[in-house]
Amino acid sequence: MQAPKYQSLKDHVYDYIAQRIQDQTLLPNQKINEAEICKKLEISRTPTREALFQLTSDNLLDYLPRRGFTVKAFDPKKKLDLSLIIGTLEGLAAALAVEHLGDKELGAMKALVDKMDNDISNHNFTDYYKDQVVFHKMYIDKSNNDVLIETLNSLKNSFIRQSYGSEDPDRLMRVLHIVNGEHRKILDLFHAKDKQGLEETLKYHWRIIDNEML
Amino acid sequence: MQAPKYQSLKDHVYDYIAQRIQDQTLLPNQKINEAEICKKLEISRTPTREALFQLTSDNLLDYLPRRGFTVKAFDPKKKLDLSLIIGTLEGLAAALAVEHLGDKELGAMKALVDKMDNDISNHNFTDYYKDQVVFHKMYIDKSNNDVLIETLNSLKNSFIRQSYGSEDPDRLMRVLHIVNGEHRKILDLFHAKDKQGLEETLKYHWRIIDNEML
DNA sequence: GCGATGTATATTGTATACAGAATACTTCAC
DNA sequence: GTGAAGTATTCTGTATACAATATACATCGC
Repeated sequence: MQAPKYQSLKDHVYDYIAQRIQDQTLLPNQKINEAEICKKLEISRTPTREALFQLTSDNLLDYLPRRGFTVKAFDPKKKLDLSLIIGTLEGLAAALAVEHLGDKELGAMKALVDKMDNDISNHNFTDYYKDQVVFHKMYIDKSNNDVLIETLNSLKNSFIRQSYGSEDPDRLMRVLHIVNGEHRKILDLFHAKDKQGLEETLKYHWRIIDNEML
Repeated sequence: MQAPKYQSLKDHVYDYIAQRIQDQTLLPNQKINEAEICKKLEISRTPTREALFQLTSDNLLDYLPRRGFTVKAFDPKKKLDLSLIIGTLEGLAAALAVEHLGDKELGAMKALVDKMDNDISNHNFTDYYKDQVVFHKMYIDKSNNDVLIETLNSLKNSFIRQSYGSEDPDRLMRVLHIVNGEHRKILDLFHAKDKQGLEETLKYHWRIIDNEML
């Protein structure tokens, strides 16, 4: 056995599959071949299956008894459904966070929005993506509701899989500038402590995910 | 091996543990003993561990690498946090359902509210509990958002564990009558197609769960 | 008695074996 | 050639074995 890069082989498999789904090596509805994974990672079936079942619980795979695992398909309707749930919970998180956000956090968020504008203009979509995650995490973490933090995390994970850039980059640029405009608006609403405005704005902020991004 | 009451042994273990958590045989923070379960159910460790990992993903257990599984503790703060999330998503479900609820469903809901009043007065809390589940399921199922249906299901499962009745039944009766009053109000709001009213009412409808029920 | 050290025991993580079910592949009748 | 029937192969579910780690227990010095 080699150096223990991972705490457990199960986690190794988990990350490996999740990665493969994200980078489209594994396509929706495709069947998972246990033996293949075992051979690739040079491990046995036990940790592999444990990871597979966990991925199923986390909504990345489907499982049919006696016929194995397949990559979960996320059709447009499901993405839209999910974006509405995420948006609603983001709205809740924001409303809760209003009381706990200080100048420090608001300043950091402002810096992020500015940086994201640059990212987008420079077609630096990978950086944009990361910054955007941090931006939202900023206030979610201040919601003082651990269950909410965890729930949002899990929901977002379940469909963060398609990377952008597959389409026309100029079109993507225009769309993301609009999205970042919303980020700016969200920041203003935080300054104004406008809970209802935040809920309304965030509820539909994620609809874009459906086609353009992630 | 005996008659296959369960499709797989893994599912058997899953249900067994979930049950034991609900009926308080397994208490919060208590350590899970793999070997004990295996012996009790006369099966091997492989399906047992698979179930254990799944229960962890489903938030019923905690897992620490190299030191096993424990029953997840749900302190009052976490329950309150969760009730707010459930309430918010119930509000979303209700708002979405408004357009799809016909006289048939509204009639059935009315019947349920009346029946629940009887259940409560007769200290028939088990029936009340079941009816209440159906009442809420009624409109959730009409939200036309499968992801939401599944998410709510999973969130509710994660803390439906303590049964009521441990306290003074007369106090419980009074509290549940108030809760059922809210059910009646919710029904009125559906008739009025008042989405905002539904969202507001449902958001805090579940706070009671914290102490009194479930 | 109290804490440190070493040893025994139990528990966890992983590999492997094997039976039964599902799937793929042949063969054959028509 | 097409479809049914039977056989071979692969894959899934479960049991078991074993090494590595963690925990419990006992011993010893102070």
